[in-house]
Amino acid sequence: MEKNSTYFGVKEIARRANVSIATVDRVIHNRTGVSEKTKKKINEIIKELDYQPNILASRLASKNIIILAVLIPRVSEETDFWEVPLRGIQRADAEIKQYGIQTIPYFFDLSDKDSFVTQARLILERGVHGVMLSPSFIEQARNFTEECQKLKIPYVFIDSNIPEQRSLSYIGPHLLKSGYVGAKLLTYRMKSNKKVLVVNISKEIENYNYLQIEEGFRSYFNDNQMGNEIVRIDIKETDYLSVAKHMTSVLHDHTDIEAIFVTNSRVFTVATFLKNKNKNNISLIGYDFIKENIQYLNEGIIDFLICHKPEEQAYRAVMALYQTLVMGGSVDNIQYMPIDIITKENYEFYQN
Amino acid sequence: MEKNSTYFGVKEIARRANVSIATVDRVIHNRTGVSEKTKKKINEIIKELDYQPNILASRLASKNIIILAVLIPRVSEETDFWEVPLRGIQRADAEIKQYGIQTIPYFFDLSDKDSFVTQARLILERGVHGVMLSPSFIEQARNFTEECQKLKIPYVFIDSNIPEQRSLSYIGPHLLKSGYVGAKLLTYRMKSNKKVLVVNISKEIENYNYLQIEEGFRSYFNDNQMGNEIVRIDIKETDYLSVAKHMTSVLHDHTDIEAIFVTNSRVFTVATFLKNKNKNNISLIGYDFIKENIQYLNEGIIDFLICHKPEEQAYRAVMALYQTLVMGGSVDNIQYMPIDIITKENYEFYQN
DNA sequence: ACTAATTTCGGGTACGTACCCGTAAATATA
DNA sequence: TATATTTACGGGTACGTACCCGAAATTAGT
Repeated sequence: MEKNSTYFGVKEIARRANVSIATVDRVIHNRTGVSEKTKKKINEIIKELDYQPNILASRLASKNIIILAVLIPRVSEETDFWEVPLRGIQRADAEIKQYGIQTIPYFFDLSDKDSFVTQARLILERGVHGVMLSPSFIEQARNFTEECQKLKIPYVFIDSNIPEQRSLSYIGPHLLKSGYVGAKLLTYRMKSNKKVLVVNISKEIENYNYLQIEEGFRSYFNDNQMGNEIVRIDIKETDYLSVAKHMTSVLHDHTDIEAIFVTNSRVFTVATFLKNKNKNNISLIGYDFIKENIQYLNEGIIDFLICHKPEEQAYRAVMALYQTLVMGGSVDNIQYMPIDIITKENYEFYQN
Repeated sequence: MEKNSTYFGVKEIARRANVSIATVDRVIHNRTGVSEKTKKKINEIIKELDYQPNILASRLASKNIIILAVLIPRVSEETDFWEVPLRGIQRADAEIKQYGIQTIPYFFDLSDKDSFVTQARLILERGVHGVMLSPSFIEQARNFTEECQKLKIPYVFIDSNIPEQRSLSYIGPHLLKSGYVGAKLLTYRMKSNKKVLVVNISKEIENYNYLQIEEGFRSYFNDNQMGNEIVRIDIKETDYLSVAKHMTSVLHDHTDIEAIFVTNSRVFTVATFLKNKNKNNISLIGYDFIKENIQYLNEGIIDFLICHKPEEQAYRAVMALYQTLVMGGSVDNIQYMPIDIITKENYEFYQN
């Protein structure tokens, strides 16, 4: 069957306005070389006809390649977590490349602030149409996004937010609520009101994410007037030996800890420790659907994983830029990701 | 920046084969009117250049509107569950309509097999390029999909599968595993080895879905050698009074039931009953993220909801047909949906 | 050998937009 | 008033494909 015969495009607007399609094109794209009178007339007709541009024709005709920069941590031997958002970026790229959009990744080292600054500068020098970034270093990310603001380059945050920056969107978890959920999950496994241990394993100590998650975790205990004492340790060296040393020490000092909550994806190093020490009576909860964690989940060492769909975050972030730059569509300023609960029984169908 | 200068399209193939673009077009689309010799030569060049059609140009040029039929239950006063997949269909339609694809819904009455048969016949009479359907009536669905097979119309199942039919894809839950997860969740709430009640609420008794879910539920108890007795009731009238009557009777006969598992989205009627009778000591688990269930989850009457993203199922089903009919891409034959665990703490971010 | 029918193939247009180059009209300057 | 410059606008092509209509070549029948 034939196409919709009530579609009105540039030609019809030109016909009704008694101008050429080139003139209409200039108005649509806010180019110069049109008198105010003519512009007004064309805009009225655009509104009246509710003109919807044909994106196929538009992108086919356009010689302009749209560049999106992606600024995320490099996959390292510490954790392969960032492989997952990279897959989301690749999936989005496969979908939108046909529209003449190119996504270029810029990787920084999570333990090197300067690498973030360097990559950010490369992006600004290159000149891009949009940016998606994980603001792992808040101060440096703020500086960079202020620069983007000046250049009118839209940017999207994933993984964590900087609320006071005027991003196009934040696509990531509500970290407080995530910690809250972690606490609730712990209650399913606890049999008494013994101590609970919160573990932060990160070289970056005052990390915004972990602080938020822990705050949410603690507020659950407060809200529900639970008498458990919450012990907290920060482990600045992320290698196994260091984690084992700290864990041995804290479990020696607090023999009545019956549950452990790790605030990030490094829960697998604590799992390794508990397995090595045959501590089967301690419940363990942590974050992220990466293969080390899945293995311990399956073995029953980790009871729950909490996941925020990092692949989907990155995919949606790229698509949000596409939506605003190509489709001219609006985008929600905050898209909180679901707080997914993964167990031994349901993990095999989980999709990041 | 300029477009990729190494792209080879129909024109270059025509140039190299010493034929016109019309001849190349006939080969690409397997139309008649090309000699075998010429066809062979063109296909060799297509292979050599690894020709990737430009979908923008292709769909812009094509006058052919692709019709996708969607055959799902009508939203009824019994349950508004099917509003959710409808949103997924609408979301997919918004994305692909610009490619000249039209999705047309055909609704049937879940309590009337003949309405399914009628709508199926309308689809066949109309002539369509692809079908997405919920095979709620297995025999009738089988007859319909065999007809589609004969006419080489690809079809995709959502919500449940008919494995022996050669569908393009099944996009839905692994029902056995879903029941299994339900059983495990129940163990988080149970304090003893008392009785467990499984409730089926449906006019359609031998429903494939419920049977599979219950089988999975029971197999968890078997696998873990749990001594709980499992009581089962089928409630054929779905109105509240009927459910209340059955529940009153079964709880009277088995005063030591401490947990209830409802195999579909009608868990809210059991929740209403428990609330009305002030039975706070009984744990309750059921299915689907619909507003009645969310309300009881928030009140703590329902402990967990298990959800299979029905909106996403429908969205992916339509996109699978698009992928195969327009993009010529391959599609996984089975895409199991995640088995999502929803609690009072994480429900507010859940996305169907 | 001639005519009719069929097959193979090509020319050209359409799809809807982006945008380059050129022209006419308006404005500024000498 | 004449000339130079600037502004407003239009003609036409490109993007890459789908496909309609017509011509030439081939094949079949008398």
